[in-house]
Amino acid sequence: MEYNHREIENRWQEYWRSNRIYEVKEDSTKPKYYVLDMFPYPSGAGLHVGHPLGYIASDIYSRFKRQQGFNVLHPMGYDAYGLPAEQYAIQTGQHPEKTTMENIARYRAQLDKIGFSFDWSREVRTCDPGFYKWTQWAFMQMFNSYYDRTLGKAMPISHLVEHFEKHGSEGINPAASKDIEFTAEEWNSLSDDEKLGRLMNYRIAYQGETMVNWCPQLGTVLANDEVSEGLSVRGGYPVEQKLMNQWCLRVSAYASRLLDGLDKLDWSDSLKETQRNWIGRSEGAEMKFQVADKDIALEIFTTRADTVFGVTFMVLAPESAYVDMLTTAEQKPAVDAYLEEVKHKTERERQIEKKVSGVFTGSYAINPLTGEKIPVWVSDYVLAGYGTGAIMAVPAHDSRDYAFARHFNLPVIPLIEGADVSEQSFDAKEGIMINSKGPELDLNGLTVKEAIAKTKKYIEEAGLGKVKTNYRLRDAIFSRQRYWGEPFPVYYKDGVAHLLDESALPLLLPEVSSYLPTESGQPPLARAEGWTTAEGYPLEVCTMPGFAGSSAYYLRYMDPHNDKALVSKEANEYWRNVDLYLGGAEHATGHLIYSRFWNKFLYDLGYVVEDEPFKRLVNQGMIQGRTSFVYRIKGTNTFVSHGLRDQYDVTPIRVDISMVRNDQLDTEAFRKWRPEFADAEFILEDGKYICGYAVEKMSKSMFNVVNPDDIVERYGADTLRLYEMFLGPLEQSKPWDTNGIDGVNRFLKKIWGLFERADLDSDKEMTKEEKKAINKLIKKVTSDIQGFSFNTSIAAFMIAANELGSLKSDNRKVYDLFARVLAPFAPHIAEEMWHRLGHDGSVVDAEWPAHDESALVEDTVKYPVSFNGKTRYMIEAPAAASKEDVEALALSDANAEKWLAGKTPRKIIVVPGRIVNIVI
RNA sequence: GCGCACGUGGCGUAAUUGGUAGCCGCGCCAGACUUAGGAUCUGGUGUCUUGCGACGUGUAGGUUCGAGUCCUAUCGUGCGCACCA
Repeated sequence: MEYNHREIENRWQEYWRSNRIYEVKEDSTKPKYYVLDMFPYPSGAGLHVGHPLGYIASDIYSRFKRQQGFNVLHPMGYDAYGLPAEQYAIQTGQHPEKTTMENIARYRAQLDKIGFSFDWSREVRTCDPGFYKWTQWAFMQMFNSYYDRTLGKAMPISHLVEHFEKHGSEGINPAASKDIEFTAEEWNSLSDDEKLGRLMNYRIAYQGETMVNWCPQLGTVLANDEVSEGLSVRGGYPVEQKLMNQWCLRVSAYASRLLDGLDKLDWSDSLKETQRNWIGRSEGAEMKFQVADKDIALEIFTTRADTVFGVTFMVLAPESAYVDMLTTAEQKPAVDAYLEEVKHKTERERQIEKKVSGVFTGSYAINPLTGEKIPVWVSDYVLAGYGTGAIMAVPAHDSRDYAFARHFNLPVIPLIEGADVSEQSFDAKEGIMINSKGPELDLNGLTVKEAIAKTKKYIEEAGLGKVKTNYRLRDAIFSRQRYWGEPFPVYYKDGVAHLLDESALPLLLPEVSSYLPTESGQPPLARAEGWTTAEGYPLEVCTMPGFAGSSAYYLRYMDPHNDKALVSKEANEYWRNVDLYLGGAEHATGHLIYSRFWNKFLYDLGYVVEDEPFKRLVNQGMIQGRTSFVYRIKGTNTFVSHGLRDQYDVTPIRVDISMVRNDQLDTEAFRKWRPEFADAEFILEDGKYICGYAVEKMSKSMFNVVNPDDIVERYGADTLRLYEMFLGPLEQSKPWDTNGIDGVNRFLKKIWGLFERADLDSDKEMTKEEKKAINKLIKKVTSDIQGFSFNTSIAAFMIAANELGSLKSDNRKVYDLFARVLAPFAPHIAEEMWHRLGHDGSVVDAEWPAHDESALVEDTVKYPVSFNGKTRYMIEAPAAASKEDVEALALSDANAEKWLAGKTPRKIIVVPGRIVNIVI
């Protein structure tokens, strides 16, 4: 019978479902393995063929691990909160929950057709109250915690309060928004609300006036990773800087642990590098510059302590608190005008313009090493959010300072021997110091490296400053002025934020009359009726951002129905953390930082047992679209084939790829596609209309979306699975091209045909050739799966099928082994084979075979014989032959004389099993 | 500008990790069969050359008996970060 993918696949999918084959339980008798996919946001467009790529790879790996005897946790769920559903709600008035549920149903139907081994009994949805209860709970824990720098971990805020009551701020080192010093008496004399206000400075989830990325079009603030080049990642709208009171997470407190933790992880170098970049550790010094005639010291951060002798001015960020303190009466109008100008520029305008601008404050600072007076300026090239928001400018050795100095005619003092600073600054950290001698410190003649070390030491000893490490990583802004997200378990009493009682969780998302902000610009939740506590205190009207729900979902899968805890101790101790995490690299600086932070926080408080959530991470590449084009001759309704288009003046037009096969246009379908093409004429080449193509993002508007459902319908899920893997290395981005799918489909038909003709009742032994073919396959596939090289294992299957085909193998044992190793890749056909072979139970539990190395050993080995590295002829030697024997064989070959041409070899290299190279 | 990854047939790719470059598949060519298909099967297919053979992994060097693989320079592509002092 022919290979009927529809019948086989429907039948076994139903069997898996009704027998709950993929449900797993904690089982202490088996080693665990946790394979996780990044859960999808269920968009309205449904799945395209790129989405399942990672899921197929992880499914293969899970099935492989399960066959190897591991207890595999392989769950799936939905990241259900998100902007698109809300934008759709604004346009249509339809509740985002309704849209989301419909999309989820569609996703599920599409996923089911592909034959994944997900344990759907553990499904989570971030918008489900049973799930977001724990998101809210985690927020409460963060609110009630601070990060203790001395202990290097999060601690209950009560511990901090106790300390303040006894000793004030002395003797404790909490991560804080601002360093504040106070005594126990001062603390104890504060009112309750004042105390709460001060504690906000230390909480891990805190509320603060911070400069945020405000997106007017989206009506909400965005986190740094949601903004790229001054535009919102979603929608591409301009983003401006705005000072707002927002909830934040003190991610920055974890910067060093997030950085150091990377060393232990089995992630790709590029992804680790991206995270290192984002965290941005830099070691330098914080230094004080006394302001002349004022009782103020300017604090700055620098990594180039060696260049203090070259400081010719100081610069403050416009938002810096120093600006007000240092502006003199006569400079005030100019400074105010400048601040006003800067305020109206968006981040994007600042970046694009890159125009040098600034204003003098009227004050001078004193260089602590030279005693010289230097002017203090304000300019927007200095960032308020990094370091202290003030810098010492060394125009000779920093290109930004250089541009500023040239623009405003400030002096440039070179500090490095041979550095020519007449045209540009010399930024490299190398060379020998000059012009660097003061009354106390002499750096002349030292290398830059030595000078940095010596200066750091000196400023610490002289009390001018201290050695400090700064991070680029900022705290995450955690409020969104949006509807479709988790409500905060927070209410306000006299304007002060308080947590709800834990028993109030989950705090359900209320209904609103409209999803738009209120007339007064309040978020949509302000419209909700009765959005107060029982006592009538108003509840928080912001919601949490998208990353809130995705930060701990992997923990919830371990124990998804527990309503007493995020995850029980027992379940967490068994499953621990994710062994293999698969997803896109686009989450490198968002989700993958946030969830590491979130997990470390829960670890500090003892709620989870592992410090890092994802041990091994593999990024699957993006699948791009392959758009097909036809070429209309301008002013006509005639279309010219790709190869002939240069002879005409043409307009390329995108055509739906469903009408194109192997780049050949179905002209009839094209005529029917659009009324205006009904009477289209074609200029063909070789009787065909050939389309051009371009690689673009896969999207409806490009007419290049390929739906997995269509592939499954036509070729079957097993073919889709194999083909997605066959396309190329998993981690590589590549365009989807359905051309070529026939190859893998042919393989399945072929192996099916061979299997159907096999003698399944016989128990005869395999022949030597059969043994060799099947053991070669097992060996290759086993190592390929471990190395995530799925494309090469598909090739190995095809080779094996070709070999078994030419052997006309009908041996039952061969197909028994074949079905086992095919099972992770093409589970439906493997299941069918497995049952026809007479096995009970599912092929998911078929033991993974070990290969038999002895079957692969050859009697004789072929050696290429090279002369000076060029291969000239082949010899065949017994496998057991010694080097000398092989050498003798090579020289006694009939060809040897010709290539030696009478000369005596100078040297002969024999690599056993590989090559003979004769040097003459 | 900085960081990371990568350049191999007409195309997607492979190469036991320094040892016969081009496995497997698509496409293409030839043939077989046939109820003429978007089917199946067989053989061929890096370039040049009638052939012997020569050349060939972006380019130019280097190390080595031997380089797609290692080193140096250079060009090109993709991704990430980007006024982070």
